[in-house]
Amino acid sequence: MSKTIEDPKAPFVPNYLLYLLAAASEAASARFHSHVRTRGLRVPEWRVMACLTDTDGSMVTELARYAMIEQSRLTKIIIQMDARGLVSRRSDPKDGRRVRVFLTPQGRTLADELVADARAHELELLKSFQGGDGTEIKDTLRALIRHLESDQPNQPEGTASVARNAEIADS
Amino acid sequence: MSKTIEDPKAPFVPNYLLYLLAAASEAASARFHSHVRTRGLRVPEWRVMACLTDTDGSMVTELARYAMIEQSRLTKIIIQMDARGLVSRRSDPKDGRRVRVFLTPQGRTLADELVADARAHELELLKSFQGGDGTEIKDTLRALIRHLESDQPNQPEGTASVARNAEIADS
DNA sequence: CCAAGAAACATGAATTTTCATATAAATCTT
DNA sequence: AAGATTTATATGAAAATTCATGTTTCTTGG
Repeated sequence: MSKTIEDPKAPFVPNYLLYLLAAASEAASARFHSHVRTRGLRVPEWRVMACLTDTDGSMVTELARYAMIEQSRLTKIIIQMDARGLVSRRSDPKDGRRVRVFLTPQGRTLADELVADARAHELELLKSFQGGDGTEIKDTLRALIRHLESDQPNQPEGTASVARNAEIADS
Repeated sequence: MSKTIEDPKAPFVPNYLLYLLAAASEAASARFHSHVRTRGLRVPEWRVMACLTDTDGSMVTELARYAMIEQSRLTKIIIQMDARGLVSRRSDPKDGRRVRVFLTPQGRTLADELVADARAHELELLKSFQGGDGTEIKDTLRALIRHLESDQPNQPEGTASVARNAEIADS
């Protein structure tokens, strides 16, 4: 017992799940992101490239979800990458609203290289971390993501559910 | 056996550890971050407040590490928060280079509220996720962070140093 | 078919972030 | 104790991001 009692002396941040997740993500990515930058890409650009190796030719909105980048931001990033010759944008003949994004040959070469690097980095990391292939931590993370994306009454703005919810104070 | 062979058809991104970590962090934080914004704070400001509830009076550099915010960016955020009356900055009498950051009474009130909300949200999430108190996933994440911050070679710049919960060094 | 609405992207202004470097205050070195 | 170095923070300009909204192209009910 006494397990449910909060220790008033215990620091909040270092034991807070959302912090641990963010910190783990940051820490795990730092090295590889640095590598990505030496290859001349910013992180969001790398994300776009990686996603396109899976789903070349997807439309902007799909890509935005897949790469976790807000749509208008992605549009700007893609325009730059297009100008650099990494991707090409073609409007969908079936639906003129849609813009489909493809890796150029040059883009694919770089993307394939970086994905290979990413795989290698991941293997090393997992081996040195717990000696395995990461099945356990990956399963846990996937379960968490699935849980959050399904049942959590996720709502964009101002809806209650976070503890007692006072009126929307503005400061 | 055959476990080490890569399936050429399998998509890369959805099984990539760094993606799973980022996606889990995003998904887990979305709801609470939205709550934070309804209270008039941006996410980095909330991080600063939360950290200060643990280590009120820490210097900018320490706070930057603790909150995972790059120093010059944090300086600007803190200046804004100072102007809004959420924190106050005082130069350290023992070392004139240092600027120590404190919650104002108003800042503390808000910070305490939000930390309470964060705890409640975390409890709910963990309960609905796996019915426990999150010991397992938290331990895994802490282990990963510790692993990455210790032995991994090639440490990039600007990013967090999290696991170690430094006292306010006075060197 | 037409008007209304929805979906997919693009855009612009305001704000933030980044990156390199400036400034200032301690600490060393000899 | 002067000069050199390091540490801590601030700053400025360029670049990126956000947010709200505009434009264009489908979709759909009547």
